[in-house]
Amino acid sequence: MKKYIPAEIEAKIQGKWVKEELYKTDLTKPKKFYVLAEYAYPSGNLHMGHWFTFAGADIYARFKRLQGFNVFFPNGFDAFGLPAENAAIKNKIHPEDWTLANVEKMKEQFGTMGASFTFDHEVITCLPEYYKWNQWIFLQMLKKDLAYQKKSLSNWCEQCQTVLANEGVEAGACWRCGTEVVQKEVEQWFFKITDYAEKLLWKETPSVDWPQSLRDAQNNWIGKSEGALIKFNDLEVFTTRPDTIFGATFLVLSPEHPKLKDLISKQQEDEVLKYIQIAGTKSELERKENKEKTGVFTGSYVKNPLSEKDIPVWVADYVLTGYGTGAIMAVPAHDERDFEFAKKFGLEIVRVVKTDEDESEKEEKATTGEGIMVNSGQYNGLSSSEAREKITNYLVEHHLGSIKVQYHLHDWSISRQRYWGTPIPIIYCPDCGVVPVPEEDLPVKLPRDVDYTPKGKSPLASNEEWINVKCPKCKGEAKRDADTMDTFVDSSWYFFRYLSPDLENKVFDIDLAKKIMPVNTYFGGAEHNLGHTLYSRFFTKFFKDLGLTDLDEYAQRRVNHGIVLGPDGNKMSKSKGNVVNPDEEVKKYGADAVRIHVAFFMPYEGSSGPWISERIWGPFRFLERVWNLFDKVSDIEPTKQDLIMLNKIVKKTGEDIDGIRFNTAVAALMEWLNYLSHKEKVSQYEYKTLLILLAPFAPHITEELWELLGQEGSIHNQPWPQIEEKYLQDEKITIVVQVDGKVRDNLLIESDLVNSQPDIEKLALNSPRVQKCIDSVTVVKVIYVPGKIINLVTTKN
RNA sequence: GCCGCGGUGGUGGAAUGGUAUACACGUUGGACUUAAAAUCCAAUGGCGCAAGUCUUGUGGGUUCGACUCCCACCCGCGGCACCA
Repeated sequence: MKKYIPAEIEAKIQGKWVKEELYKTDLTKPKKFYVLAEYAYPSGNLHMGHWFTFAGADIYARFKRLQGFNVFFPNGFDAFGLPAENAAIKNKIHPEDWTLANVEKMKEQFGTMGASFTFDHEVITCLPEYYKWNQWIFLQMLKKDLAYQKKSLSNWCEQCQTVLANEGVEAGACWRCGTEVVQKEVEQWFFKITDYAEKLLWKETPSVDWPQSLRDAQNNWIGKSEGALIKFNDLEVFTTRPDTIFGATFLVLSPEHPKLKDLISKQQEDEVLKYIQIAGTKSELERKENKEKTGVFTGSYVKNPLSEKDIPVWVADYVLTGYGTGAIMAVPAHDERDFEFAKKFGLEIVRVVKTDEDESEKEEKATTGEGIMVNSGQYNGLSSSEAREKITNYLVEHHLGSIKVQYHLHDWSISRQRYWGTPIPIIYCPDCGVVPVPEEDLPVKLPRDVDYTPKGKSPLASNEEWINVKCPKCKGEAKRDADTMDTFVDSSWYFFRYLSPDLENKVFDIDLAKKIMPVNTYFGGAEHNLGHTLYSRFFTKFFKDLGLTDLDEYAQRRVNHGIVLGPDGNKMSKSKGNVVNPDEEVKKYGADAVRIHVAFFMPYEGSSGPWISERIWGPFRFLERVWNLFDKVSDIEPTKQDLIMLNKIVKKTGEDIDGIRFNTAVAALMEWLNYLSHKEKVSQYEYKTLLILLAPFAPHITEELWELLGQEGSIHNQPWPQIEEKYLQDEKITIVVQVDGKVRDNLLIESDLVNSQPDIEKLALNSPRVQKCIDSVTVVKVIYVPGKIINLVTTKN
């Protein structure tokens, strides 16, 4: 046998696959299985993260194919976005040219992974064939009142010169460039995702298999809380604790509250206006960092509808404009923030709930738990939950309030003041107002010729020919919307478009989607827990309401893969200089060894671990030994013991790949190789089976060896080996003997003795090592777990 | 602060309540070699010559038996956070 040199075989094998169109998709065949990996942004550089995602998904897809499924494993590109503009400005190349060149470059890089996806259903989101349908979806949203325009304070990144969605703000900074986010008043388009808040909430036992951590994070983000709206004169507040209303000793408005100006007394005017002004100049980050309470009395009072006391109205920036009504009833005895505020400004504190923790702590802090009502008129003596219900009912009956479900989730702002994205299909006419572009005029094509250097205004406005149009209604002079859509719009439905990327008259093929959707398994990163995966769930539910699909969820199972860290254990980053380039790893060790390392070096799902390049010698040596084992293959029959081993490994490998436990699947294969290596000769049957089990992980070497064995066709079209039940039972079984729970001996027994406890007991008691232990004590109890363990429980004489 | 995940050899990591440390990396010794690399064989949690004994973040509990279940705590990672 020649030497194992990956470089010599991998390119050859990859060429063969392409030539034979081994992974070409045929969606008409039965037994579909849709494997999806988050499509990549075409940066021009395939990094370790891409490699990790796609190698993992590919191992799984190849396994499913061997199991006989008609696997659909498409790939494409998330091709709109800011980096194209930045690169274009820097390199003086048009974003379109830069992007499309990168797409080609990355396809080549993807090729060296030896992955089994094809681009024959490819989606490239920057092409009009695709973004036309973003625009169409926008128009459907508009029709259903789910798209609306609002001038509002928005998250603004100075660096990127654009608005960011709430999900795009990380710790007060831009997710893309890390610049501090400021609030800026901008006219924006929004998708009303809040209408779907309830539907987007995960139930305790969901119908699909998505990670707990993701579901919790999304539910948290949606942030449902049930409470009441209560009127104090004509000021409305939201509270989750109407039971504590007798303890509401003042009201607090946010500095931006619309009714604030009407409440300011002459006396307080200067102070309040100054406060509002200062609050307005504080950035979001400053407000959040400085948690010291500040505020001013407005000079007005309102009546507490239940206690009927007049209580003062204050303004303070600890009350947020964007949540509830932007005004609160302050209950200092039972809310920590209100308590802190009342202490600082000497406001009245009235306890209305007596809790367990009360006695020792009553003066020092607020008590937020449930308890028994006091100081609450006719509600005294009730439990706080009873009082909550009764007081709410009272308020509703007397038109003083209403039941309210409040969500933390905000509507999704989709306007971006940038060039490289989907134009928003809206026209502004001086006479007709906001006019949607008629569907038959789609797509609104993105013009090539614009000034896309950032100036704080939308670059599209710089192209006179494009921006000026005739109004579709009155045919008068009008202007287009110059903003483009958030690229998360693109990625919210690309998996539907994969089915029929060339379809011209429909957003996607509805009948085909019935057959192929949902995605069976979706591989991606946990960084999309709150963005992409939430938006795409929203789109799916919207599509359902449009009658395009009957699915509630688009993916049956979601796998959040782990994170590959640099060799120093830190996140890979250019600035830390710890970036590992997968191309170089492939050159050094071969794609197969790198794939096995990906599968083996840590649990694939949910973990994180450092990539230590030298350790790939392990997987490499493993493959080399598989290669060299070829010389031991002979025309012999496997023994029964061989078959027992084989069946055990087939079972383990299959179950582990199915459960995305790639590391233990590889370990099982290594274990088996060790077993086979110790033999003089290895049967064809064992070797062929080993190659098939290994094929999802190391597709090249197994294909080559399959050919060298003189086998017909590709190994990747073989059936996954069937398990023979009769070989799963060993002839001899080891029973562990314990005395008082401590291991003292092993018994090797014939398997037919397994259920005969007296025999095993006798054997155990006969063991010299056991006898030594029970010499001076009495065995009072024997526990026997068939096939596993026998435990002798003793007592001192 | 709240939510989620985790803490096991020198390292990455295995273990349906039933032999803790599979598999791999590393290390050490040996074979081969003029030599080195590569390869192959062996050893490898701690203490002990050994019989043994101790060991899964800490402390309790349940159990014949706990890495696994329960309670309290400590530490790390990720997310959210003045959300009323």
